[in-house]
Order: sequence, then structure tokens, then C-alpha cells
Amino acid sequence: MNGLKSPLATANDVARRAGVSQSAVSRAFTPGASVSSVTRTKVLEAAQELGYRPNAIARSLITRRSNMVGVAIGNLANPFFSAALEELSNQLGTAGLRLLLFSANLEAPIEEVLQYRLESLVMLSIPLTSKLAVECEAARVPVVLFNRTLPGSGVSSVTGDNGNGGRAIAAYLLASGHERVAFMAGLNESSTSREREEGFTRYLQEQGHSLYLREQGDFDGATAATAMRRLLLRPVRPDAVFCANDHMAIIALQVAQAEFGLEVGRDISIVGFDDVPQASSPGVSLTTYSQPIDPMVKATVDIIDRLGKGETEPRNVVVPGELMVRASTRKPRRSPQNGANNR
Amino acid sequence: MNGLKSPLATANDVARRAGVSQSAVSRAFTPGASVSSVTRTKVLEAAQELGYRPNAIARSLITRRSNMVGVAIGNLANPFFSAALEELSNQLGTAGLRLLLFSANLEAPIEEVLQYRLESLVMLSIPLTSKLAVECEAARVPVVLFNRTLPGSGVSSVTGDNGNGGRAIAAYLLASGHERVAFMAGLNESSTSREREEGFTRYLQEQGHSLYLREQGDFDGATAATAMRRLLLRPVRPDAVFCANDHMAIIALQVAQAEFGLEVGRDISIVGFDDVPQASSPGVSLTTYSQPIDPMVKATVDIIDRLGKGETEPRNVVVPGELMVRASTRKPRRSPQNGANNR
DNA sequence: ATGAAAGCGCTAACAC
DNA sequence: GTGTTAGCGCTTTCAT
Repeated sequence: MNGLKSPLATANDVARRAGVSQSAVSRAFTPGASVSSVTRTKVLEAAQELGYRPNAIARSLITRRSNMVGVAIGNLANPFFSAALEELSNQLGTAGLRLLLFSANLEAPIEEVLQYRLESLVMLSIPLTSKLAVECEAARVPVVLFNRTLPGSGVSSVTGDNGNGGRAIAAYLLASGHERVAFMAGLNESSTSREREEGFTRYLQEQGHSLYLREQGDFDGATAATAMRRLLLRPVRPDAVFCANDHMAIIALQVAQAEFGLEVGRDISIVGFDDVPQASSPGVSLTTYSQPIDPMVKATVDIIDRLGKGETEPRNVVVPGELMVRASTRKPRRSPQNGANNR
Repeated sequence: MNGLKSPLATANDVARRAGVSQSAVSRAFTPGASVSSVTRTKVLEAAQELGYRPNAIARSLITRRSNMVGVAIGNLANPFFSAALEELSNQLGTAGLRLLLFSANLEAPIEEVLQYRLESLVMLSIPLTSKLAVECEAARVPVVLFNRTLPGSGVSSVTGDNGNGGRAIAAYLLASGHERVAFMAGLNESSTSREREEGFTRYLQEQGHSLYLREQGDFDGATAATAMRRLLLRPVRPDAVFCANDHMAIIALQVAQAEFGLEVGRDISIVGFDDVPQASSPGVSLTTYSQPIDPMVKATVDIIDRLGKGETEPRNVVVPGELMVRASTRKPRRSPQNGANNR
């Protein structure tokens, strides 16, 4: 109510006003500290009157814990990442951790963010460069990869079940009688895309089939449209396209519909990966393999917690998903057909 | 290279190794401080060898500046917000500021985040409750509203041009001969939705028209679909629907196409607001009024900078947009038609 | 240009 | 349970 321009009240000010020592003030604000309830009320009252709030910076300095987790993002345009970030923000908040966000493509911030004694650094679907890995190690900041792996590196990671997802999609496409299946890859250097592709093509091979076509995308919008056009301009079109993520698959679907007049799910089947919210929207109805965000984020926060408690062993968690069959793919029929009869 | 488990090196350690005083180390890491280049190199070398990095927490404690900006988010599912957040992250990073992200719907974090001496608190398209406003004032944390206003409150804000956008859309719909125009509102308590609606309906009235129908949405997916269905189940359908944002408009468009078999842009016109990336994708091609993210974020960071420099005057910036005419609306014809002939 | 000394606001022993 | 005492790792006068 008073002192609008005065400097912010400190624990000392509160102590004086409450007639107790400064450490009593500290204890009153520390859950589980030994203070009599009468002292605590005195302190809390005085604090209230002074508009006092403990200074987290000073606390961090002495406890040597920032309670902050760095999160590096690449592009948030992919709804899978923005959903993951949102959930991460929720769960970290609930766990009493603060989320320090920064863009991985900027040089400066990444260097400066390490100056905070981060509990952990989460790479949200972006690769961990070896330079960064070294710096994090030097700064004693453990890294957790989200939606990426770096096998043999001793870095913790949380991913969806890329390999089995790829296999499940291949199995479904074969069971529903597709004969010319194509794959639209994401970024080449991404473990995510590679694992999905590997599961996919391996299953095809096991069944005596092979990939009909392969296009290189980059997980993002513009190139996915181009890649899809190339596929559809072939003299003999693929009858199914598996895109390395939903974001690309939705673009591909729109290109097929809007530019080529195809009825997706009849003239051509399209499959994605992630199960983003849009995938189940009325106009899209995309068959896809899910990456359940909630358990993936839970696993991430769990790893961070363990690291905070001194556990040093890296963990590589794979969260299972499931095939979500929707209208963008042709349904399996009892007897396999030899139906190479479109167009 | 050495000391993998030793405690992190401090400025003192570096000083000893370099044979200088600890303040020399501090100066070597402070741009523009007075150090001879020979001392600086000695320090930098020693620091390198020890893997030293200044402790941002200790620095903040003494400078009383955290260089952190709090950003409160509601839901990131709307791509306009995730794009804004991404750009905010970029620009704040470039300006040397850290972004502390937290979910506005959680009680605890908002209280705790105020314990960091934030330079500023950005409310990303969420309302500022009076309780929070009071707390921020007490904690001396200035608030900046992004995509919201709170007129007469003395709180700074950055928004798109909602009023003129609404008018421009109304003008275009009338010019293209629509006769039964509906409005799908966002959240009622949102200044954003209200301003858009006001500009829209006011223009209609000025031209001797009135709103044919109004549906209440909430800016989000599920309700938008329901609202659109209600509109399309009317005995006499609207021939144009203005949705308070793109996120709802895209859903509405899909419902019209997939569930009602309408050809959007011929059987019915749909307009959004924001110009999110998807709006221009092949399968959507949504007419909309743009909210240019880059200048909006620039204005936001600019306000934060000024606040950091002691400026106390609130600023309310309105960033102009433009009408993006795409295929989801019927084109204007030379002579107005009386074409109530659909269905 | 450099070093010594004094804190920033808090927590954590340590006595009592 | 409470006060006293040391710092946490840095920046910043103040001398020199």
C-alpha cells in the first residue's frame, strides 16, 4: 500500500519489522524448516505489509541450484513441437522447475544460457552438435534429447517408437493391398526420420516387397509440397505415401486433393507420423502412428528429476505409440487384390 | 580436459591461475571494462584451461538485473501464438534477454516466477487478471500485453489492427455481393474478438446492412466445429462467415467441405484473421486479415527495452495488417447481384 | 590499469 | 526453535 518507489523489501527489512532475526524470515519461507507457527505468522504478516517476496536469484546463488531447465527449440511451426513445448511448460512448472526457452539457431544465447546453472538442457527435436555437447559437459549441464537419439553417446533421450511405428505402417499398407509405396523422408541427419524409414523399409523387404519411390523432404512445409508434386507427376504414381511426419503428410494430402484432384483414401493413401491434433480434424482425417506427448514429456521430466538427484546414468526411453487408422488410407480387404488400376 | 568432477571453476580460481586479481577476471569478461589486452589474454587463457564461465546468477544478484523476460502462454495450439513465441524467442535472444516461459493456467509458477527480478512480463494473448496486475506491480515487474489490450489500465500492449481489419473484411464481403454474413466470435472476454467484431458490424451498419447470424466460439478447435455446424444447419444458410481468427476459420472451412460438401469460395465464403502459415497452404487458401508477427514482436521487444531503460510511460502499439484475398471467398463483381440462389 | 575490500540477498551450519 | 556467523560468486567503488 505504501512505498511505491522504494527499493524492494529484503528479508532484513521483514526481520526488523517482525522483530525477529533475518534467518527466521528465511525459515518462514522455507517449506519444512523448523519455525514455530507464531514466528511464522509474524514474519508472513510483516512480509505481506512490505510486499516482500524472496529473491530467487540470491537463493539460487547459495543453494547452487537455479531450478531452471533450458529448452532449445528449432521450429515451432510443427504442431507436434508446440504441443510438446506447452506440455513441457506445464509439467516443469508443476515440478517446481522454470523453463528457460531459447532458439537453437542463435549462437549467442546458447553460450549465455549455460551461464545459468541449468538443471538440465532439453533439445526439443533438434540435433546435439558435438561442440554443444562439449560445452554442456564443461558447464556440467546434462542434456536430454527429446524426439532425437544420439546412440552410443551416453546422452539421455526420449522418443516415440519410430522403428515399430514404421513397421506398423508398412504392415498396414501391405495388408490393405498397396503395391507401390513411397517414402517421404525428413531431414537426413535426423535419427527420427532414419529410424522410421528403417522400420518401414525393413518390413517391406521382409515381406518380399521393396520401396517404390523415395523423396527427400525436410520435415517442413514447402519442401513437402514439392516432394509430393514430384511423386504425383510420375508416369505411374505411387498408391501410398508414408511421410516421415504429420506436418509433411498434411501438406502432401492437400497437394493431392487441391492440385491433383485425387480423393485421398481411394485414389491414393497417405500416412503420417505423430498424430498431431490436426490429423484427426474433419478435413484431414490422416492415418498416422501416434507419439503420445503426455508420457513422452513425463519421461523427460522424470529424467531431469533423477539427474537433479545426482543420478548420472543416462536413460533412453522409447514411448510406445499406436497406429491410428483414419480415412486417408484404403481399408484392408479380405483377399489381397491385384488392383493396379488407378488412372 | 582435466578435473571432470571437480567443482566448477570460479573467478577466483582463474585469478590465481592467471596471476591476477579476481577483479581483473571480472573486468576481462565485462565488455568495455578497462583492462590491458595483455591481462585480458592471460585471463582468457586461464579461463579456457579451467573451463570457466561467469556465473550469471551471481552477476544478477549484484547488478540487480536478471536479463530475463517472463512470457505467459495460454494455448500454443493456435499457430499464431506458436509463431509469435518463436519470434519472441529469437528477438529477445538477439537483444541479450532470456525468455522464461510459463503456463498462465498454473497458479504456482506465476507466483514463483515473480521471485526472479524479471525485466518484464509478456502476456501472450491471455488476459491480465487484476490479481496478477497487482502482484506484478508489487514485484515491480512491468507487464506487456501481446495481442490483447486493457484500455485505461496504463498497461502497455501490442496488437494487430483489429478494428480496421474487421472493417476491411466487412467491406470486402459486401463488395463481393454477400447478403447474409455471420460472425463467429472468439472468447467473449477477449478484447481481440470484441474489437474485430465491433469493426465488422459497425461497417455493416454504416452500409445499411446488419449481421445475419452470430455464433459464440472460443478461438479454439472443438467449439468452432460445433458453431459452424449450427450455422450450416440453418434453413437459410449464411453466404459468408467471418471467424474471429484463422484457427477457427480453418476448422470451419473443413467442416463446410468435408461434412456439408460445400465448395468454399463458391457456395459459401469464409474469412479468418491472423494470416497464419496454414492459411496460404494449397488446401486451405483462406482469405484473412494479417497480423504481421515480425513487427509485432519488434514493438514488444522495443517496449521492453524502453522499460529496462527506466521509461515508465505505457505504450499501446497497433500494428497495421492487410487483407489477404484468397480462394475461400467469392470475388467481387462489377455490378452487385441479388444472388440468394444457393442450395 | 590494477588490487583490496565491501557487499548484492539469501541459506546453512553452528551454538545456544 | 532461534539468533549469530559465514559465505555463495560475482561487480563495483576506492585507492594506488
